[in-house]
Amino acid sequence: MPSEKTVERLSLYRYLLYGILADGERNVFSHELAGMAAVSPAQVRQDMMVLGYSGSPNQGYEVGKLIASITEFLDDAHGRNMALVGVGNLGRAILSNFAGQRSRLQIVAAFDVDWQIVNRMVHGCWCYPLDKLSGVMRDQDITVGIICVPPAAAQEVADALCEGGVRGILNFAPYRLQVPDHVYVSNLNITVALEKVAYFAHHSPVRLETPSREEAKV
Amino acid sequence: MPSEKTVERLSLYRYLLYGILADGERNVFSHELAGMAAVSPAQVRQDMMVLGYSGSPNQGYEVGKLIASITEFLDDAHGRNMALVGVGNLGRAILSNFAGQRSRLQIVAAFDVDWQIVNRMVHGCWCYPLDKLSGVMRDQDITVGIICVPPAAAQEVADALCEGGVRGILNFAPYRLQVPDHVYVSNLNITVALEKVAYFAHHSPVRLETPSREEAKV
DNA sequence: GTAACGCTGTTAGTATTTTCACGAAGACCA
DNA sequence: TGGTCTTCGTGAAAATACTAACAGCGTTAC
Repeated sequence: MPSEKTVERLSLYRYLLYGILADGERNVFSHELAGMAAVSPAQVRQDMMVLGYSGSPNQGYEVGKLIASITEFLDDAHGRNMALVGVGNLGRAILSNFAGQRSRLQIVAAFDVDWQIVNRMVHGCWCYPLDKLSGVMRDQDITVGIICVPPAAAQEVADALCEGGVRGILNFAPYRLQVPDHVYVSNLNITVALEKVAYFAHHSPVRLETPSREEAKV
Repeated sequence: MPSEKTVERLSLYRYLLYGILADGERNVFSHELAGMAAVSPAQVRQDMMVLGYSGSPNQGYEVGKLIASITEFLDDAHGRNMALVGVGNLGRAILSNFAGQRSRLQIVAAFDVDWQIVNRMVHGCWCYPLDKLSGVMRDQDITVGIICVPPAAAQEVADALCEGGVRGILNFAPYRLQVPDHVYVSNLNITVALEKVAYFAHHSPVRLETPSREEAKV
């Protein structure tokens, strides 16, 4: 049972590993990965312990195998389908990021209330009217929702997602959703993130996250 | 010297407090604020310790005074100017979120390389060509940068921001920036956030962040 | 063949973050 | 006025996350 932070780092490692693979490298050491992810080598090795995979001394980790291990661990075998609700600027940004992405994790449907947006493709994803949400979710076996609507509409959307059988929600609206206990919610508040940066920019403390040495890749 | 998490929570508290104020409430208890922010009441009280302000027993905290205390603590007296680089979908989403916002923290300039976007207003913010970055930063006393460009361009933009005297950067590009030691960087990787949600949606662990009881506001 | 080196896996130790628990003080009621 | 009730402030305990240290092993050099 890994912690949230461990899962985040594994996801980041995998991303970095794809970059390494694209560069033609076949093996990587914990200190290299650590440099790219801005964590300590010991942290990397400890994170690897939750996977079944072991690297070899003096050779480090085999990039391809490691990617496979992380994928097996993070993703479910038959993939996960996600729905995005709220096709405004933020929603479109996310859709375009995920368009044509590898992976067992993909956005298979978008929803909005705006009739000018609805019933067409947006960045490779069909956009349905919001009132079709629950039905489409069941049809396409969607279990994860992304909320990109204004805060006033967020709870209503969350209710509909729960109605459709959602298991997890990534919520960008600055509103604390009320959902049944079995639904996992993660809130991502961009304003809070900005205020944090502004604070530490000027009260410059110990530096926590940044590499400073060791080249960073892709 | 508060931790990063403490600063994040203070920012969230302030946001919630504005909502409470708009509802006409003049006082609030730690357990109410805790319910809205999905943390424990003890956590709220402990966070308050870094501010100078004390609530009164049986009355709780005075909303207006508390907002003022947090603001004095988080924001600098004469405000902070920020620059946003990369006026794509994500950049526009952030600009529109901040447009017409209160506050001592505002985005005063946007930058892009696209000639179709440049030299006009976008969501209330003038968009300059990227090569004017350092100059405009100095003219407008900009100390915080937001990077919303593709990963391949992120380091180049970061270098320009540093050249312009930046103190803090919020980076949305999945790329670990190299910057001088005095520049604070926070990375926000949306794909990582999504993969985390997908993981815990299906490996449903202990529930960490959510209210479940206690009404949530705005 | 063997010694030395470098990196991994793992456990123990340290630091940080969160929760608990209790004393004190204002408000309300009789 | 005195008692009760609720809440805050705070220091100590618990839980969590991170770092450091070391044993084991493959590799390489001689």
